[in-house]
Amino acid sequence: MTFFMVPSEQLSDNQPLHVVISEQLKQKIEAGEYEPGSRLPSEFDLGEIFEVSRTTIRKAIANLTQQGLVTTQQGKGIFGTEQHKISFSMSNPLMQFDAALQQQGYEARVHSLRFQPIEAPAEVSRQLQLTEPSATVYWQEKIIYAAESPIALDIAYYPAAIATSLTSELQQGFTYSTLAQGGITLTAAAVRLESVPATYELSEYLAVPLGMPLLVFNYLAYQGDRQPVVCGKTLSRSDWTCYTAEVEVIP
Amino acid sequence: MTFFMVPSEQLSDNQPLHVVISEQLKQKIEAGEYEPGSRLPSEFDLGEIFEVSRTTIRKAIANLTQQGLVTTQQGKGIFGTEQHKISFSMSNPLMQFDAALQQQGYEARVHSLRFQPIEAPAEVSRQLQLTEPSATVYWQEKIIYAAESPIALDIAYYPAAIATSLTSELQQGFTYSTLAQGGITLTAAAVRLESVPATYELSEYLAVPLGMPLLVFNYLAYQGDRQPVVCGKTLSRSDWTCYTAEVEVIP
DNA sequence: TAGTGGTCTAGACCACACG
DNA sequence: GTGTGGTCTAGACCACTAC
Repeated sequence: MTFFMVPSEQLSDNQPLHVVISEQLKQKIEAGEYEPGSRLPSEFDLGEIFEVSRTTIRKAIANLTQQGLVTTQQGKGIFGTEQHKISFSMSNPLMQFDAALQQQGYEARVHSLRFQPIEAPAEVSRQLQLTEPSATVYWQEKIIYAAESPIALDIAYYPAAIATSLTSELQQGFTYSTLAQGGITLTAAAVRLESVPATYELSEYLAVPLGMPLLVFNYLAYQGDRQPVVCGKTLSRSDWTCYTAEVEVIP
Repeated sequence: MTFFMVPSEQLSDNQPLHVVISEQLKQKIEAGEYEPGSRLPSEFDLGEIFEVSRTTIRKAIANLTQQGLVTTQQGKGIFGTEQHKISFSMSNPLMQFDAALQQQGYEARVHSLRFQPIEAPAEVSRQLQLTEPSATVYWQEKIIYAAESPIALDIAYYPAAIATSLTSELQQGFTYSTLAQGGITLTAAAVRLESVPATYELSEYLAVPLGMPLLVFNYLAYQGDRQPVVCGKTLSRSDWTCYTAEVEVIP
């Protein structure tokens, strides 16, 4: 169907075979010779095409997987990855995940993993400005789906007073909507964005390969005059999400 | 020196050997049994300890590398990763990389890779609001170092008028400082934060393993009344950098 | 049943670091 | 030279998917 140039690459000298092969495949993918979602030749066939062992082909495919260019499915094959990108405004932190998703044409859904009281970890206690050292907070973990794909894991901590008055609601819906319906209006938030590679646990929750980049949106939201309402983090698949902001530059 | 539990893990049934091994090593690393920066046993020794082949050990180490827990150095060994984290405020976009670095105790330095006129790519032309379809812009790429480690690659595009008046300066220093010294005061910016896995090219520039998460800070900065001055992106090592913001929630 | 990717082995050779 | 990680091979068996 298509030709593969086996030797004769410009800078491929001194490069390991698996790099030469993965870079050649990458070119083909980016040139559109493999449509997103379509199947590449099998590992066995690639081994014959490039005249190398299956081990080397597997290393080349691993390189592509790590770069987010292909995904593998046991028993089925190797497939080019399909691209999505949902943008969230930082001006309305995490809070309007649902609105942002719907606005961009995705069906939004949440799945609650846990919602339970625990003794506040030190860092949470500090952020929520709890006076008692070992006060109780509510610990929530939930997965956010868009179009039936898991795209984010949200971990949040609520002061007991807020959580108990909204127990059933918080377990079902999105944070912002639920708080608003409960009469709590957020006024400000301190946020921090970073990125981490997926651990095994996270890679299973979010259906991504080990090590795939995740965006971490750390937030601490306030109501009224700097009264903490919730803190936590949203870990989202970086292939699905980005965050936008308009900033005024202060000299 | 330390014991390794070979079989007998709670949930390790049905898990591949390389996962069991990498998770055990991960526990030891996170428990502090291997100090950051210290050397782990060699692949050969680990193979004897866990009684598996070197291939399986190498896969386990690859798992840890992808999670940013260890780094390998040919001829030397396997080392626990040392942690850094420099935070940048989104309120003063990229512009004060140097100030932020110095404030946090790092020596900042830039290395210019290129600074040359090119025909504006379509996306750049749109962002900079160029009237001519194929106007000339200046294309700059530079690497930002902190404490002698490369931590970010910045790719920027300047309108010709601005670039020509600051040619020599822009090649040497940080964007924000240079523009300010040239009498250009930034007033606002539109930014977008995302994350991507490192390609081969990027992994060489930034001295990270293939696939490591990079933070991408896309920016479009204005002076005066919405007059575009520069657009581009800063790709930074996610193990060194994070972005912070204070946001007011608009109902 | 056939084809696919996932795991694992035993062994070879190379490139690099260090004493 | 010795020890380290990096590359590569040939071959085996398993788990999953599809027909």
